[in-house]
Amino acid sequence: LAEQRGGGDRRWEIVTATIDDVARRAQVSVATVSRALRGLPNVAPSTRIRVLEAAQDLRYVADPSASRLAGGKSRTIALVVPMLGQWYYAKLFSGVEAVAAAAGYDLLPYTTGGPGSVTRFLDALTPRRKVDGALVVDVQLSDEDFGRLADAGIDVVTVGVDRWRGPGLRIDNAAAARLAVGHLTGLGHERIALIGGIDDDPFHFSVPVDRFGGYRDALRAAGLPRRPELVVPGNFSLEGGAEAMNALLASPDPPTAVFACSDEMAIGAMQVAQDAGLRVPGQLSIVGFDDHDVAEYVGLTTIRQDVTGQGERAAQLLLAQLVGDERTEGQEVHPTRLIVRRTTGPPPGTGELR
Amino acid sequence: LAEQRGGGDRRWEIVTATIDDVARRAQVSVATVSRALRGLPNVAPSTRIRVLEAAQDLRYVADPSASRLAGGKSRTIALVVPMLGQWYYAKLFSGVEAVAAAAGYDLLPYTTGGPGSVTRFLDALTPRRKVDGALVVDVQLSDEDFGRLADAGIDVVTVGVDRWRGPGLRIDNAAAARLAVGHLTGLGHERIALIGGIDDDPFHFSVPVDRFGGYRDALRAAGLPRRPELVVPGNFSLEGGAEAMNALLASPDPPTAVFACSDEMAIGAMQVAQDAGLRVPGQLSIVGFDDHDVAEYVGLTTIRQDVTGQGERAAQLLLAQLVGDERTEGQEVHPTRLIVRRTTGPPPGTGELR
DNA sequence: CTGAAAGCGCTTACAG
DNA sequence: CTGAAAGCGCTTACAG
Repeated sequence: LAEQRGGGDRRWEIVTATIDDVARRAQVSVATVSRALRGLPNVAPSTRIRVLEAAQDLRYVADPSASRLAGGKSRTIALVVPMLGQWYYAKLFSGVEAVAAAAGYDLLPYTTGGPGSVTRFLDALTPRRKVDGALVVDVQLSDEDFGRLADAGIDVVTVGVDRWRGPGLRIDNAAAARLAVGHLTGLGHERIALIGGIDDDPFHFSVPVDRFGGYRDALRAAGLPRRPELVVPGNFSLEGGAEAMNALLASPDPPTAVFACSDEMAIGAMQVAQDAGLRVPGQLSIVGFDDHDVAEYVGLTTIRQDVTGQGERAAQLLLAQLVGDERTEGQEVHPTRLIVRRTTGPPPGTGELR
Repeated sequence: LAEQRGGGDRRWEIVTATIDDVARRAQVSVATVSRALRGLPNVAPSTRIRVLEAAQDLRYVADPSASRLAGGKSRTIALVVPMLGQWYYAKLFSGVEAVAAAAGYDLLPYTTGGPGSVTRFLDALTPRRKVDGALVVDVQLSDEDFGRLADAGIDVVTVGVDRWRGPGLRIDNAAAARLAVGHLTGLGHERIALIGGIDDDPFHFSVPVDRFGGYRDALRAAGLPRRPELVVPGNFSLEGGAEAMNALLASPDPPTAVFACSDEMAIGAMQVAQDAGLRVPGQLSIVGFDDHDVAEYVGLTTIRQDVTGQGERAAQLLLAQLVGDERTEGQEVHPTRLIVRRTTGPPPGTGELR
């Protein structure tokens, strides 16, 4: 059905049916074809059927560029993340992609990369309304940034963004951290380290800040003093976790337990501890965060969150606004819970008498 | 500089400069603006400078939909993968994204999901030439499929696709598997299991087939008999690896070594083995494949490949075709190498006398 | 319920 | 080296 035109010495090109072809075959105007195919009202049922059949016969697919240029809708959403390739973002991405694809929306990933490039992404997206909506993940936009998106008519849903009253979802990082550290204080630990944020964080993540808050609260609730030397950055990577653990072990009075703000950091830390001859959890307890796929297989006690599910839900929220024009204001708080495995136990010397 | 128009009771919309605005400001025609801005020849240097300045003053950005409709180029490439969210694809993705973004290209991810949806993706991409090029990863397209893409004028670069003579890259899976299994036979193992492919594989991955071939060759080279009961599927997941190991341990005569076709399967298998009370590598040796981020931290002996680097390179190959019109025919074979860590040793009873 | 026509913002022969 | 004009394939008031 795809005829070929040209036939000179150059590469042949497939000619796809245009809206004109469909109109001719269905014996109506292009305006009617456009209305019928997009399910708009004011089309006689019999006409609609004729158009639908003609379109199917010709395998007609509307040219997205032409639609966008004429109508302003691109059926594309942007996924704005600080980086790709990390476990968390990969999982979130796959959830978003599945929902977007099912709804017939294209997905445009944007990596903000560094601090300056938030502006770069806004410049790329805003002026031409390349996308109908944007899913902003862990990127702390200013009010002005959100304003630019709104002015451009781009709907926004956030994941993990504080100080934004618009639609979105996040977890209660402080509460989750309290849970993790409370588990350790409950076991009797008194010297509990935090492997957390990023020194000189270019992204202004709120995640490490909030988890630090929970850590601090849990110590206070247990009546424990806070020791600044036990709080070290870990960059949310395996390497960072390993380095952090090395630093902690080098201190004059090392911790008996560690709360790492991601499972990747926890695994890095655990490895270093074991290499140093420490038994886990006999001599050192470790709690992670995320419930990474491998957490179960290394027996890591951790805080579980459903990242893929969050991605799916966020995409649904955005699509609801785009398609149904439903405005869901406010932030959903998704659940987290403590999964106790084999890396936590009472501190050494407590008499492991059972 | 972005004026606002409208001002009724509805949402205000930002008005961005169009090519007409730039033309007026630079006192030339829109045709000249178009040529000057895209770096085409036949523009007087002084004119070009005037146009460039005018565009900058107005923060002009060409509307991609209009460009695409008029010119046929979309400055977008598709990344076609079987799935997202796995370590391998996430890493590859981040490599591709970095290069594409740097070149000013948008990236459109397509998940083929199941067998039928290869057609679905072609239907979505082909008729309207939504993308200029496609990076096809691990998806075994038929000659007809490749033909459709070529007819639509879409340049293709593959990663991990056999039986395709066009441009692309892959690793030598058979050789890598021989290396891994040869390491085990060299240590004296005679009962070596393979945790590999997928039963009833919907994607027709060539990866597991090729790695199985290498396994078989290595056994033969060592003069060892092949035992079908030691070859089990693992689905390339942690869970699959764990199940496979359970099955192997339940057999009457379990292996003394395992070659798993991915690190994720290897880690799942290792966990099951340790839970069953087996010492690794004392009683069971394990080799993985990929050099996953966590491999180093669980001490896994494995085959290393540079996945992010492959993604970057593949994107460069595709962009070279798109931008410079350089046709790189043929497949690059990227290197792999054996990384020996702490999960492999001589088989039990060999006298670990060193 | 339907159609003719204008217009979205570019690119590309074609003339000059 | 530059410009006037046609055209890419749609959507959307506006009439009827």
